[in-house]
Amino acid sequence: MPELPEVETVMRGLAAVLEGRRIAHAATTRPDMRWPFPDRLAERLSGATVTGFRRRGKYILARLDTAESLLIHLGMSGRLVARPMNGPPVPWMGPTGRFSDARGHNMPPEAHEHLVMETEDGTRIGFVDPRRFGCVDLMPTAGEDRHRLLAGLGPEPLEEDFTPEALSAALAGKRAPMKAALLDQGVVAGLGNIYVAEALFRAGISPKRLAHTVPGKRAERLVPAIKAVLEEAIGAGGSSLRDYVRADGELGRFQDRFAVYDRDGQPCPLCPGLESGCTGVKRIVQSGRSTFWCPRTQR
DNA sequence: CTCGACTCCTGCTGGC
DNA sequence: TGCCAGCAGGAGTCGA
Repeated sequence: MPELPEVETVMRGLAAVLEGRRIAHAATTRPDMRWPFPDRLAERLSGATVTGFRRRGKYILARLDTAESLLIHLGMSGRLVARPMNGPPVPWMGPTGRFSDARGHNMPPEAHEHLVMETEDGTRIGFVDPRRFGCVDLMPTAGEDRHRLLAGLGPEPLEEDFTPEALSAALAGKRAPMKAALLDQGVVAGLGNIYVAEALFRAGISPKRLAHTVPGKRAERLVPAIKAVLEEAIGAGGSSLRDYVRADGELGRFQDRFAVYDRDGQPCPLCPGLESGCTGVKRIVQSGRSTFWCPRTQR
């Protein structure tokens, strides 16, 4: 599910309830998600104070005062759910919300809630992930970027060093279609199926175009398109389709502004309309995943 | 090396 | 109404 804008939004919500707070109690409800949890995960989190947050691609990093960092990836269906442990129910808790007792214990997890953290000041944070494609790890803060899951990531698309020249260099010689190239987290970190489609549309580049033909002029259109769509989506709180909700329970709104994603058969915003002979947005399958694009404006 | 197919897992939707 | 195939925002691994 979540791509860079959703992960950024989740991280900000998490920071609001966790930064500067001490984790009084943590617990797991199973031994693994995508991979086994790190040894003694709950014990290593319990008692730690969260000192800061960072996002790298689609990964959230929470720094702890124990010199370790907590790594979180939401996979396809992961959610982080924050709610007060005591006090009156609030609307965004959802129908499955349960309160803990004053000590934060004896609180049944909701379905697929694999990791629970409770802060000293009374917030319960649950990592819920039905499909379990997400993961959690702990690592020394000093070596964050050398972690096996982070070491191969490409540039951050919203940083200054993500330039047309940098993207051109990463695409040079690649025979893969652009759709696949931009999904490759080693080319640029954080794009997924939605924002690849939206960025290629904005740049007027076909998802079928081979990557090695993009360096140069097309890369000069594509880089600003990627930055713009990601910034707009972050500003809208991300896209809420199925599982994704912000940590505060609000829905993202960017799904209302998709130009092509999940709009098969509808006229694209640049075309005059289906009745004028325009083909409209097409859905094709590339490497097993849906691609949405406008064959008239994307070349 | 690079690329595409396959795989992990659960839940929802749409067509019959 | 009920059932089931197909599809879903990710990405590591494997074989060609």
